[in-house]
Amino acid sequence: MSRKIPTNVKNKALVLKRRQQIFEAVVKLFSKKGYHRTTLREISKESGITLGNLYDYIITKEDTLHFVQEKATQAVMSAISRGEEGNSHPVEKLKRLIMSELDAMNEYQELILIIYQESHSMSKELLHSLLKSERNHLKQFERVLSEGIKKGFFKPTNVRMTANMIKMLIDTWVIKRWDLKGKVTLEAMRQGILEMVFQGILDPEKRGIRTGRTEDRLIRG
Amino acid sequence: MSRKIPTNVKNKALVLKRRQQIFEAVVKLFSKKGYHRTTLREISKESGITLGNLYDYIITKEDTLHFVQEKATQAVMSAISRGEEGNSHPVEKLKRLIMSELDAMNEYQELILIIYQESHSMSKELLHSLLKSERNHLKQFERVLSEGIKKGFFKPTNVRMTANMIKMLIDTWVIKRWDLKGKVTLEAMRQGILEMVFQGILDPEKRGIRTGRTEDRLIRG
Amino acid sequence: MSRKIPTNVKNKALVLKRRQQIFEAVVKLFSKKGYHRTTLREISKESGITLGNLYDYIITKEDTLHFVQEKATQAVMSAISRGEEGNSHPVEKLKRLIMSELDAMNEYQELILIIYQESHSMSKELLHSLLKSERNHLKQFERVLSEGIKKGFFKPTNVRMTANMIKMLIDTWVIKRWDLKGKVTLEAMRQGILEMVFQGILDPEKRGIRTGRTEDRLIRG
Amino acid sequence: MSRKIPTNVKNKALVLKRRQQIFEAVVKLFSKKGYHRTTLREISKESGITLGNLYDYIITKEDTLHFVQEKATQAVMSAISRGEEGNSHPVEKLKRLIMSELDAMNEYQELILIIYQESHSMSKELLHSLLKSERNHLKQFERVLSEGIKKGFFKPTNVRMTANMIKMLIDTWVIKRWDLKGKVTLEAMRQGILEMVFQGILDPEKRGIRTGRTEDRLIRG
DNA sequence: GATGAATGAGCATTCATTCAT
DNA sequence: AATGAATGAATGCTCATTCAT
Repeated sequence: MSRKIPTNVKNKALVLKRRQQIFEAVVKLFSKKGYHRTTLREISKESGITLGNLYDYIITKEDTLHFVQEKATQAVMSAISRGEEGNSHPVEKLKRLIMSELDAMNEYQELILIIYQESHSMSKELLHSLLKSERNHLKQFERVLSEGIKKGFFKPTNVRMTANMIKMLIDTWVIKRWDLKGKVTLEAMRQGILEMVFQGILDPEKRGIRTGRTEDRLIRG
Repeated sequence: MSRKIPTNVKNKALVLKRRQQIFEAVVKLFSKKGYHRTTLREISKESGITLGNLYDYIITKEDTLHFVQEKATQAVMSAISRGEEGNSHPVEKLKRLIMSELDAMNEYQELILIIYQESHSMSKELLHSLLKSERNHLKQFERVLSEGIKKGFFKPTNVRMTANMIKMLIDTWVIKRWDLKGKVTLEAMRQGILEMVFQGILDPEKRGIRTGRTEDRLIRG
Repeated sequence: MSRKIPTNVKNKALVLKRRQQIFEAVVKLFSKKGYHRTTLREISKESGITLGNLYDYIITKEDTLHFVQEKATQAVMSAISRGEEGNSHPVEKLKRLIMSELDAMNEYQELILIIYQESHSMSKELLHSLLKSERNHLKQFERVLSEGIKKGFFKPTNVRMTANMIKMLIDTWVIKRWDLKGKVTLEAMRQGILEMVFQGILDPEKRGIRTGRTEDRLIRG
Repeated sequence: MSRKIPTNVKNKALVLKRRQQIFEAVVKLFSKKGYHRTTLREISKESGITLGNLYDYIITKEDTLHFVQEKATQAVMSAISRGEEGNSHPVEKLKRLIMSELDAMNEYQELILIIYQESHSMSKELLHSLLKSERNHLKQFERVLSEGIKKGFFKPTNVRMTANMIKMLIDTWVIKRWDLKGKVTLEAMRQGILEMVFQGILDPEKRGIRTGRTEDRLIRG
């Protein structure tokens, strides 16, 4: 899926280990100061790998961003496949997808945030690979949505748009962390997303009364 | 609301004009290459203001980001106040708020995107002022939501969370532009957001049948 | 004596007035921050003359140093001529010279200090004119010394060297101001210099005893 | 005594070597053009150390001045301690002090001159450390003077003032170099200072005749 | 494989000087 | 004569990258 960064180091295990060190250092530093304001000297110090040695495992500074994107992709992908296990009901399927995605988001907050903020620090190639992975990701949602629509559980909508909206609702947990921290629990967020997605915010009692109601007219714009 | 950047230039009109030039150049450049990769020489060239002269209107490079944040804040603020005009029904109010916000987003896409991506390029001060403005912004939504809940139109929820979610749905239009461009119209997006917010994605026919349905149980988690 | 700085301004009186303003501003600023760290903008502000207008009275920044040097020269020159008034006894003459020089030093401390410290900020030409003036100055001392030696009042010495030494003793008051301030009065300094120059530091009682004394031998080295 | 300038270079010997190179380059350049007019690019070229590499050995341009001040201090300090060797007679002691100081001055002319001229280019900290070292230095003289006065060899005077005057006489050799070069030898200067300090300039024959003489009255002021 | 010193292009910022009004 | 905005070369400093050991 993603370009392999070449190295002259023969010992494969060592390469993995060092790159893991770099990855961890980089997540910490990028979270704090962003990509551009982080120095390779700082990465060297934080990772415990000498400046020169660092360059045995990367070719260019951008490769460190690549590591981040790679891990983020992996993480989310695996989360999704977890949420996918053969489940025939579309509502249940979507619900699972949302929940496991939110869990992944929660676990990899820092990575996600970095990806969000540094996308324009990426080379065309890296950005392209990021977007491709994102697209793949959204397809999961689209598949479930399409199925649900076909089976008549979901309203017919533009699935691409809806998938993106659902994804954004999940991302809220990370993107708006600064505003939600201490005010909303993960559990509440989960519930909130599910309710918004499946029912909207209107009170069911009022919504029950079907014809000629103000809000129905209002919503249709 | 935001710190005034000092200048030695006496002619107030000129200051405004030049800063507008700088602002426009900067939006263009930051959109393309991001803040850090944009040079003051480039800003100079793009704005048509000599390098030295530039510094009669800014103190430091970061001031250009300040201009962006300031305009973005202004734009959204005015959009909101437009959407606020005395309207007694909460549903209608929220709908208007969402619509005018989306319009503002659409109009100032580039600015919003820059703000999203460069927040960690900002100094503590500037970031603080950004977040304060954002919080203010969310309060508008919270007010309407609270009112709607009190009057029984909306389900009781954590309004801070819900406000953030709604805001994120609106931001979808800008953040996911890369994926939606050419596939979804602004009108469709508007409709999509309103439906999601007020009704969720479930098909009304199915939802109508109230008790014991799978999806109802599913949603409640 | 010194190169005239050209100006396009016709009104002679105005030129003098403005240059006086510049001079005063410059002395204040150079004393505090030195020549190089003083900006023309600062000179403009301090003198109350607009930046552009400043350049109607100077050609280049260095001209401001020229003003300082000019005034310093004038000041010391006039002091000297005051001390010179027809006085036949060399000892008395030298004493007067020293005293009036010290008074001038005291009065124009700031100027002298600036000249001392900024000599290497001067162009070859300006430095040359400074040194010429200094040389002239020393000649005054040398004349008196030579006369005193010829008449047998002073020991025969290299008058150039001795003149320089006496000048340095006088400069002590300015150069070592930071160490003497509050500890030594001008009157004490005056006395100290005269005693050093005419008698040295040895105790007269001991010195009185002429032959075979330790210190006599010691001094001859 | 003086703040250590930090470096990331591990090899201590290399640090010393490179700083010595920088020091030598800087002395040469500052002597010619002064601190402010000397560029880091020039220092780089003169020292043979690349611009970037230079910054592995200094933090800021001012550090180069620090090197100069440090060396000057060291030089003079060691000169003094040389001149101090257990010697009981105050006259002899002072004489030695003067002589070794003059030798040090002579050896480190350039340094001393730079220090004299660039004191106002120094940061508050560096200037403070310079003055502290100067003060220490003067104390040497003051100690000897006090002892000599107590033992009755020297006239009672304000020792701080006298120490400063003697120091200035020694500095003459460096400060007035431009006027003395080729006219006065170091040996003559040495002799001249000693005579001035211990005997003054009056002719001993005349001075011998004690009471009621013109010059005696004149000197007393 | 690892070390850490060296390289040099690149950047933000300053400031003496000019010039249209 | 005066004003003050404009100019742009120059400077201190940073940092990704290389390479000898």
